[in-house]
Amino acid sequence: MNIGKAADQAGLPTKTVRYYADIGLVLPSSRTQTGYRNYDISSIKKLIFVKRARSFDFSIKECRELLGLYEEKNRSSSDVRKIAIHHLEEIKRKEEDLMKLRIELDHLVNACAGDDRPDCPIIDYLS
Amino acid sequence: MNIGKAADQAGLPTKTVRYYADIGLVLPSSRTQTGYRNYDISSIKKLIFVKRARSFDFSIKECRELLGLYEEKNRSSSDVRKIAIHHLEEIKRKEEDLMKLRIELDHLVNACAGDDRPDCPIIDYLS
DNA sequence: ATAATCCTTCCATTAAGTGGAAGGTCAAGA
DNA sequence: TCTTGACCTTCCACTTAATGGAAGGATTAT
Repeated sequence: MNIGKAADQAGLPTKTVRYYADIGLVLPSSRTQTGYRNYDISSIKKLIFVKRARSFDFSIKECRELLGLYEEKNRSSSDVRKIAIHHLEEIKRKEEDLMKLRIELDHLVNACAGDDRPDCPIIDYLS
Repeated sequence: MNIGKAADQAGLPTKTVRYYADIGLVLPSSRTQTGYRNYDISSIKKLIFVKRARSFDFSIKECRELLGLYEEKNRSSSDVRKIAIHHLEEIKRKEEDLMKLRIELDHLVNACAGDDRPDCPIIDYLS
């Protein structure tokens, strides 16, 4: 299967599939004599796997690790769980940071009249 | 004041202050004959302003706009509020995305035994 | 005088792609 | 058979907001 078709199957932009090949994350199963990338079912499954993992905000590095475990049929689930937990902690941290930010910014926005006058608690707070 | 001292006053790395000068966000008030950047009190206040705005996750572009309003003494507070609200919406969106992600990933992690066996709901879900 | 600590500019790197240019390939229709 | 259009290829640049480092000039302290 050509890259465009494979990308469609995986639901990824062609550019991204080519990028994943470039960085060695998901290689095409072969190349034609003229250099076209070939994707077989197994490689398309890997593309889909990576797409899902990325949608969970796993980094490319983490995707690489997960993909390794995905392919390693005698993995231990604890190895997978370790990566997921680490990522989960990261997400929780970001979420808390955003919440604090949101609350503080919300206060400022509410305190600001938002009229024609120059007085502005938002600017004051940042000054 | 030299850049290092100014950076200390603002609580920013020297590199960052130089970067802000490069992109024209906060210019030094002058230069010495030998090319050293000079920062006066007004420019240091701008650095501090940008630092605070950045800590609210305002982008450099937004910082530029806010800084413009900060300097414009006959601004209307509604202009400031507009930027802040837009940013707030963005933060809320990110926060919600992270929450959904966190909940879903939490489920997966809880469903995973995390032992020596290869069976793994996390991998299964991503496959 | 010299060493240490500034400062300067310029280039590379980070994450994860995306956009575009220049050019090769392939399948279908006239 | 020729051509047209839709593929595909590689390579380079750009995005965000800095950060790291090299090479070399300026200033300050001993």
